[in-house]
Amino acid sequence: MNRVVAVAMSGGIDSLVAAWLLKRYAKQVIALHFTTGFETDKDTPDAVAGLAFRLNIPFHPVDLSSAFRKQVVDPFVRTYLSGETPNPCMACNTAIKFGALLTAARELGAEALATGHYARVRPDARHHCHLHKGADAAKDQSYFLGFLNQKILSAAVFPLGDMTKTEVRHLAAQEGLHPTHRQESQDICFVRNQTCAAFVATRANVAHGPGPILTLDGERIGTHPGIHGFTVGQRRGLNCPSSEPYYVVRIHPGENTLVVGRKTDLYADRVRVHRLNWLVARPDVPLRVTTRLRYRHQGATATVHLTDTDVATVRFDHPQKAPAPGQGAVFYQGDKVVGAGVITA
RNA sequence: UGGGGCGUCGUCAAGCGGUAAGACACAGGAUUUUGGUUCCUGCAUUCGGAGGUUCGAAUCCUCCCGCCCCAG
Repeated sequence: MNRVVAVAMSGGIDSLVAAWLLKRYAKQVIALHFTTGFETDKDTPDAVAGLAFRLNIPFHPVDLSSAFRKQVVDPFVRTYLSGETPNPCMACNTAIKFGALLTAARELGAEALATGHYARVRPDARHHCHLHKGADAAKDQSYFLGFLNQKILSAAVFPLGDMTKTEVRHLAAQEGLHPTHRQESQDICFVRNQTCAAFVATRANVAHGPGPILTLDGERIGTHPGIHGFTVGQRRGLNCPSSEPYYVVRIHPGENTLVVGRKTDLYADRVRVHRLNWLVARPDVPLRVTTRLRYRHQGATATVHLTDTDVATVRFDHPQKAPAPGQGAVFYQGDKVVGAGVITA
């Protein structure tokens, strides 16, 4: 690879190993570390700078707090308040990492941006770039990249795509690569030590208070503390004792109401999606795909029927449990990501 | 206060003289580069209260308290 490549370094083991690997085949490597304004550990930039120094690559901190707040955090709060369930990691990948950060990388002279994602980019005969699952099935993160496009992918590099997590750990140990002691994985990075609901509540302009919990028959069986603390398919927190557990089936923000049902009420044979994104040519006929409805969903065979420019109905071969509005539905054909949309109902 | 019934964990509920099941809820943990799901663990030294019978009572007896139903 004869390109100048910037690498997004968080301080974690994955991006550290990615940077190390990149040094072996890129023309030149530049380390970038972006901050969101929600960091717990304010020393991280310096620590990451230290890692870059040891790798002997130039380091640039990038403050993306404004963009992060506007494009990730605020939409996250808004989505919860509207009764849907956001996926901030997907928003971050498109708007921040392969958005603002990629722009910053280019301004520094880089032609591509590398990250520690477990995913692969492969060009076809016409040099169009395609997104594929990472080699490590247990770690594959292509789902989170479903809203990227071919143009962006042509500037994306995933050095860990062919590796397993175990291999990454071994390599790090072997080469003496020590990440800044941060935990392997947290929950949502900006929520930190509070619950999601608490985070949303403190950042919400309009407070959502308690409201009724109704069964599918319309019977009121309880009171919820605020719809932003719930998502379709959720069981915990309802506080409605019964012979068997209740799950959230629907959320009505207008009425500030939660509708609950039994586990069997969670299954849907189709789902509607909007904000469609295609990583291949937009199909003009119903498309057979395997759809992931959430990260770590094994995928369900389905047919995508386009109903409008960026709207479609996804019909599953077999009913799927608890598709949640706001979550991404990512379409695969084999290992290749062909498209994605946001679940609406 | 005539007659009948019932009071066991936050909720529902087993138990019927042999030393308190279970489900739901809740809490904590595990898993997880989103939320949710899932999994694991914990959760009544005590059975409305007070006495009594018994080697032994939530289980039998007495009284009291509370609730429900039928009569009035």
